[in-house]
Amino acid sequence: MNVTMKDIARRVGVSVVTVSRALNDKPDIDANTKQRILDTARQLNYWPNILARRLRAKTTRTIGIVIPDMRDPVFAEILFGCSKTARDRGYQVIVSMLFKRGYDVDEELEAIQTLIGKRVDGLLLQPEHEDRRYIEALNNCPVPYVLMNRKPEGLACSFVTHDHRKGACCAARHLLQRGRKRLLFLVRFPTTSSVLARIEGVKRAMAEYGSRAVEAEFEACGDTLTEAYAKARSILERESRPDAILAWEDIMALGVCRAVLDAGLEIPGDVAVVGYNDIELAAFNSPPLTTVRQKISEIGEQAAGVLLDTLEGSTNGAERILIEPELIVRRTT
Amino acid sequence: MNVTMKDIARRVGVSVVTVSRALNDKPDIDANTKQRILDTARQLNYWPNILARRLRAKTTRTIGIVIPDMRDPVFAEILFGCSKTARDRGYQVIVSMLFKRGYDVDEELEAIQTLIGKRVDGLLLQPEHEDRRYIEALNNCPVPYVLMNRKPEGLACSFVTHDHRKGACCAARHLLQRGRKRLLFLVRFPTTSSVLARIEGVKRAMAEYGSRAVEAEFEACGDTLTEAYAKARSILERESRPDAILAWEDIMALGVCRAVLDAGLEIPGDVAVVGYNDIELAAFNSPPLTTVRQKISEIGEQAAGVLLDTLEGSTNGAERILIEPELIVRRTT
DNA sequence: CTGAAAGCGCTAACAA
DNA sequence: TTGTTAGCGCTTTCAG
Repeated sequence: MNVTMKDIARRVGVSVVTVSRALNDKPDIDANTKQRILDTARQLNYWPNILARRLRAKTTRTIGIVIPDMRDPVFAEILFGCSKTARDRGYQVIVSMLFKRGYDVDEELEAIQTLIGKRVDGLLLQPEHEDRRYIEALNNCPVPYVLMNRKPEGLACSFVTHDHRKGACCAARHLLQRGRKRLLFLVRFPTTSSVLARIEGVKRAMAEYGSRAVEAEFEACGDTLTEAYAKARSILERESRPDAILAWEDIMALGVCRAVLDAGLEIPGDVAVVGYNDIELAAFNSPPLTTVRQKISEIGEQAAGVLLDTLEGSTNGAERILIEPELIVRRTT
Repeated sequence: MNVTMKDIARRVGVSVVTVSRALNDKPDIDANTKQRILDTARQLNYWPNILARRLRAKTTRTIGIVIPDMRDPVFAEILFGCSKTARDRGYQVIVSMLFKRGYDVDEELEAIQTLIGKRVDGLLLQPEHEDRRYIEALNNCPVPYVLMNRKPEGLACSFVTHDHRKGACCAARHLLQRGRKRLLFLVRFPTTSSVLARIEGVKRAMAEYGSRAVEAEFEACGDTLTEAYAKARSILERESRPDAILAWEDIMALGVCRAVLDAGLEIPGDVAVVGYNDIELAAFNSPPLTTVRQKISEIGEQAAGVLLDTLEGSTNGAERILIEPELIVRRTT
């Protein structure tokens, strides 16, 4: 059914090895036979079997990527960044997407296992889980790996992530400097190390101001516009409402803004709003959204860079890279 | 370096075949030996080599997917839909992303070639190109394939796409019914069969109204908020401006809305605006956006369904599925 | 219940 | 310049 080198060899009247040499542009082959082989290959519509080739080779020049749900723009951007870098440096990528978002450690472990089974040279992971089982599984992973967008506790591996702690700290400090007293932070669910890092960042800013004078609350919220809107509406109806709301994500912040306006309140007069990511829409919102910019594609690019450097032996220690946030002050604060 | 079945066999004192039987849950094996094998496998940290396994098998239960740029939400959604369906039906997927968006046929052909080399059982394609070389290459593709989101001229293959023609026609007809006379349609670039289909749809609606009374123009525009905004601003400054603007995409429509407002005009009083896709933000816009809803994930799901049905022999003719649009009338028209 | 032999498609090492 | 031999890790077939 599928045409192989053997078929070409038979047709041309040479051995399989000669065919291999012709197809792979090896030296030591007569220009004439080579041409004949190439011609019949095309004629027969031959496609080399990459599986077989890789089975022989010690290295596959392929890296595996595990990513939760690429419909999330942040993940899509990370994926793009690392895939492109890998490709530019001559590696193929195999992407494994997770479907049961946020709950199934087994799915995540299975994805890793499958990738290893495909004999990837290394792994780029954007974990949704950071519990014991996951860490443990990683500990006897037979190939190098780099974590993206997460900074796990107690795992001495390479990672590249945005500095969530610093970003959230800047945002909170900015609000406090402008006289806000009661902050409310809408964090995403499920909780990951990036969530914890941002919470820590806010707390740090609070500490600088003395925790008696100011206060901060944290509430989990789904990461859609609709959910953020609903949540914000209910928060604003409470007897003592916050005078500043930080959202996990710009899209959520847009929902919050709308909720504030719909409640008959003013931005930033009554309630200040801060987003995160600086998506294109942030600047177009009315009022334009104050937010923290993170260079997402850089996470992927650098992670791929670290992994490939490791594979090529130009680095060996665990690289731990934090990418700097940037506060973009617009008109919601 | 990498532990194989041979290592386990040696350790337990059985043959490789027995190990294979144990690992694959085959019958005809002593429960006791099986357990010992399983234990040592775990102990040795064994990972089956999928490459080798597939090399033997006639089928890989894997499908290949080629998609332009998954940062585009539409593509991400399609990808999600087809990956999930494939997975649910017991197939693995290999995704190949394109980077040089819109221009490089070679990149697209190479992606297909690599996938075939990996011996995927079938292909799901979302082409950016529909020129002769591409069609030709597809014509001697050795595995079944289904096109997603495109409806190519003169290629008798299966495809699943949204009915762009009908969607655009509904939108245009709706505008004409409400008395609009001068439509302007901002289409995406590069041009694909879906672009052509929508243009055709608008023209058809125009024809129904008699082309003397009304007119329609078409202009290409980048698919970002910023580009759409800039384009709309310049359009509105022309001496004879349109009284309705259709955008390729909701995000672009949001930019158009903002441009209209910033120009001191009213929506829909002076200019009506229609988007496409019905993203979450559409309903939250002010004024809420009239748009055409397309069930994007269904494209992926159905495409995967058709392909797998073909692979499993339950269908053989070329399936040609058009997914129905739905006009969502809100307050911009 | 278990093992020996063969082969998937390809390439590296050696020999002619 | 070309071919022979061997083997990557696994599974299928058939014999014990």
